[in-house]
Amino acid sequence: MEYKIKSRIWIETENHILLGEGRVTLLKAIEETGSLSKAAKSIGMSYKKAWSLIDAVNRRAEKPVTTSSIGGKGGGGAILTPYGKSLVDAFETINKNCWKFLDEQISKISI
Amino acid sequence: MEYKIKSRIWIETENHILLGEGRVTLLKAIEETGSLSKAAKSIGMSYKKAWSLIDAVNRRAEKPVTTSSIGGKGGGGAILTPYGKSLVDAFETINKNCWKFLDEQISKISI
DNA sequence: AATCGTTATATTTGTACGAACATAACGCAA
DNA sequence: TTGCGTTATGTTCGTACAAATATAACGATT
Repeated sequence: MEYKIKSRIWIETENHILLGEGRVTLLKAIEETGSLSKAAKSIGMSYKKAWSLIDAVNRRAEKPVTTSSIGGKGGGGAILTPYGKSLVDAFETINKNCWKFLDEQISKISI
Repeated sequence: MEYKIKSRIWIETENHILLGEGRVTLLKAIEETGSLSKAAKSIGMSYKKAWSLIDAVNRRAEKPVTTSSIGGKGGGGAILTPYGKSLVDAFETINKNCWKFLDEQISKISI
């Protein structure tokens, strides 16, 4: 019985995905780097894909999840809003709880 | 707060997927129809894809999940083994429990 | 005004995956 | 022995999605 159980969770609104694992790791990278391009590079994602993901998240969310500025000192940047942080936190706690729950389930049922 | 949380689970063995939602619906269709080609058609899947999925499942599982016969009355067929049934049952109960758990989680945390 | 690093966006190129098609083998039934 | 419906497998073709490339706009700093 070396069977393992895995899961992925995501948050939807109006039948469209708002937040999944990939978007969350991107948002966390933005928080750490203060820049969308640096965040994308740090997680091995193309800038274009990162930008379109963030664009989709901000369109779907009730409030902005990131804010960005163009030009100026350092060329500009992007930061995670407090609302974005709360979303990321909620996602991660629920995700960890889900993993723990599933481990309990698989140990309960023997196959 | 019209945010919904969704999930997909799957069973792995040795870092390879053994069973996910698609494979489980295919296995259930085999149980109902007694034939791989009929099962594939009933769920709108090509025979080749269905066959390769079932092949992968049987290679990875500890014991055979389906058995098949070629030729004879009706041309042959495929059936779900008792072990296959137990795997399907385990997957579905854990999956339902996971959904319920996540609904509780999202109602607990307000975002 | 020239430079720099960034956001923002369009366009082209590549590729992985499924769809579609083709065919062999099999064993019962007529 | 011919036909049938199935399992089993290979091969070709499309297409959606990611990767790569290109370019404009922006604003502080020098």
